[in-house]
Amino acid sequence: MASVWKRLSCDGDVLNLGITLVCGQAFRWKKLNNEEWCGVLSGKVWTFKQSSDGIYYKVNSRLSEVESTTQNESILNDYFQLNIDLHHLYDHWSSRDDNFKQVAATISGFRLLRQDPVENLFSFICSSNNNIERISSMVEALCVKYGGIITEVNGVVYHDFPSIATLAEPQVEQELRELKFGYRAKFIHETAKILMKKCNKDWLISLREVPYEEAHAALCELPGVGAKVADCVCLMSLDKTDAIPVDTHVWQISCRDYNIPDLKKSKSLTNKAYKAIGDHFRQLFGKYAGWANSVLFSGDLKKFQDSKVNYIQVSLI
DNA sequence: GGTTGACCTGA
DNA sequence: CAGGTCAAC
Repeated sequence: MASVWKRLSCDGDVLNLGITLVCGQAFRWKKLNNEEWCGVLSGKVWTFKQSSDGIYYKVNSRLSEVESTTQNESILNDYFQLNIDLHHLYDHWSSRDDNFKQVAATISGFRLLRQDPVENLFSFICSSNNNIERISSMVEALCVKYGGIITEVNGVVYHDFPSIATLAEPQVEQELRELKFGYRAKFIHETAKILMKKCNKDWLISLREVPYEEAHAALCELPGVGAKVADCVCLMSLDKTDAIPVDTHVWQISCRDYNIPDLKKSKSLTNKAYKAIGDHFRQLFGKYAGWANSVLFSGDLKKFQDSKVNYIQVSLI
C-alpha cells in the first residue's frame, strides 16, 4: 500500500523513540538513519520519525488490507501506552530517589512498550547468557524462517513473528540448532509445545488478568524461563508494571549504589537476593516500580553509551 | 537453601 | 564474557 506520513501529537519528553525502541526491551526495531526507525507491529510495517512537533509514522500493510487512521492510532496508543502520564511518574520517582533524579535528567521520554506476549516471551528465552546484538539477529532469524510475509518496503521484506503452532512443529528444534540457537533451540520448541496444550496464546494473554506473583510463577514453569525472563514478560507484555527483572547488571549496580538489607552478604545472585532487590525497588518506587527501574538501568546499557557520548559532544559544540 | 558448573555461540 | 537457566551437590 502506498503510505504517507501521519502525525501523532506528543512531545519528545512524553515519548522518546530513540531510547524507547533501542533500549533492549524489543529487538526488531531498526534504525534507518538519525531520525527514523522501522519495524513490525500488529501485522504491519511501521516507520517512525521523531520531530519537534510529535511523532510521525508511516504504515505499510498487506496488499489486501485497508488502512484506517483511527485504528492505526489506536494500535500506537496501546503499544506506547500513551494514556500513562510519564511526567507525573518521573516526578514521583524523582521525589523518592536522588539517584533516579540524576539519571532521569539524561533519559526523558522513556516508556515501556506494551508488547505481544508471544514475541516477548520467545525473544527473552533467546536472551539468556547472550548479548543484545545476537538476540536481535536470532529473533530476526525466527521471523524470516517461520513468520509470514507482510510486505516489502524499500526492497526489504518484512515478516510477522511466528505463531506458537509453527514453533511447536516437530522439526523446529533441530532446525534452530542448525541456525546456531544453541541450547535455546530446545527451550523454544518445548515451550511452544506446552503453550499449544494450554489453548495456544489465549493462556498467555489470560495472564494479564491475574496477579503478578501468579503470572510470574506460571511463566517460570516453562522451559528456558527463570525468574529474570519471567519478570521481563510480566513487565513488558502482561501489564505487571511493578515487575523488576534483575540481571547481572542490575544486581551489581544495586549492590554498589543502594543499601539493600542482606544483599551484600551473597556472593552471587541467589533467589533470595533476587527477591530482595525487587522488593526494595517496589517499596521505593511503588506501583510503576518496573518502569522506574527500567529508566534507571537502561541508561547504563552499553548500547546507550555511544548516544550519550554523542549528546555530550554535540552540546559542547 | 545456597553454591557450582555446564550449556551454544560469537565478539 | 554476554541482560540466564537448570541440575546436581
